[in-house]
Amino acid sequence: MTDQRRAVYDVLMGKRDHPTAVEVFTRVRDKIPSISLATVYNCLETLADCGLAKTVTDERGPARYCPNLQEHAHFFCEECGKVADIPLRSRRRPEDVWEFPQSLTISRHEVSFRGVCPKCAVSASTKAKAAKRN
Amino acid sequence: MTDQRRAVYDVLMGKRDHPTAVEVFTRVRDKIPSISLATVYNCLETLADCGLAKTVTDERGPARYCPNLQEHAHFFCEECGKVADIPLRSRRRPEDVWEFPQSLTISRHEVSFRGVCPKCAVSASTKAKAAKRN
DNA sequence: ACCTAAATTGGAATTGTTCTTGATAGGGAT
DNA sequence: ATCCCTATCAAGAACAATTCCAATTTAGGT
Repeated sequence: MTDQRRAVYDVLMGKRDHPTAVEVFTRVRDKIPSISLATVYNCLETLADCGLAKTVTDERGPARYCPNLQEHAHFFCEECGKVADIPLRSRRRPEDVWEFPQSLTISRHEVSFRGVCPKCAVSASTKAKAAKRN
Repeated sequence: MTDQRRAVYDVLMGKRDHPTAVEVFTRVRDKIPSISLATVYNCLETLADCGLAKTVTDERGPARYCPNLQEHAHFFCEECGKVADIPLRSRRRPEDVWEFPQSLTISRHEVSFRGVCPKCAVSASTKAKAAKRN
């Protein structure tokens, strides 16, 4: 565990908003101004390998990183881009919903939902009303 | 509907193995040698927008395309890279398993499983036995 | 047949990530 | 404390996938 790795980990834990590697980079530079982007990528990969963080991919966008170790899915707001954790219901498994044929050995899964978050839904309807008035 | 779009669609339907854009490109050139990769990307996007195909993302790898319009998840074999469709159980919904807080409006979801397919599991155990004999 | 908007091409540009090389540092043995 | 060994780091180049751009071609309606 080096200074760089600790700083990256602290950044991830400090503001749990699923930052991209570049966002982590700009935040961690407050602590270690000399750190390089490549090192941030390395540290994030190392943390992911150790199981201290998860890599979250939003379609073709940049990878995001999440320190939530619980089993969970992700919600991506199509308006504001925010990412939220969606917890698994207790005693439920993906196998309850999807039918796995034969003897597939599942090692991990990634579940992503897309839609509009409550905040954006409100501002959208406000905008629609404003447009109607004009 | 142009020749190019039809050719891309035919390729997708012809061999339903979740090809990447480049794989579609090489296949479709048998029919239209002058087609460009940019056009293949355009056509695939158009088909996806029309709901005739789905875009499948395997982490950071190239996007893959799937003409299966049923609701389904995907399984990626970590050994051979093959992609398989995983059907939804009847009358089941992702909401049965994940707990959505508040009034999120879900417009779509993408579910990916990773692991080892039966074929690779067999060849792995064969290899292990062979190693043991030596 | 003509016209217009849309589609196609080929190449350049962009984005996000990984690789390479040389410098640096930490930890154990001496 | 010093030496050595290995792992890590920094900087920038390289890379892969995709998108953008400008110029040409085409499809489909009149």
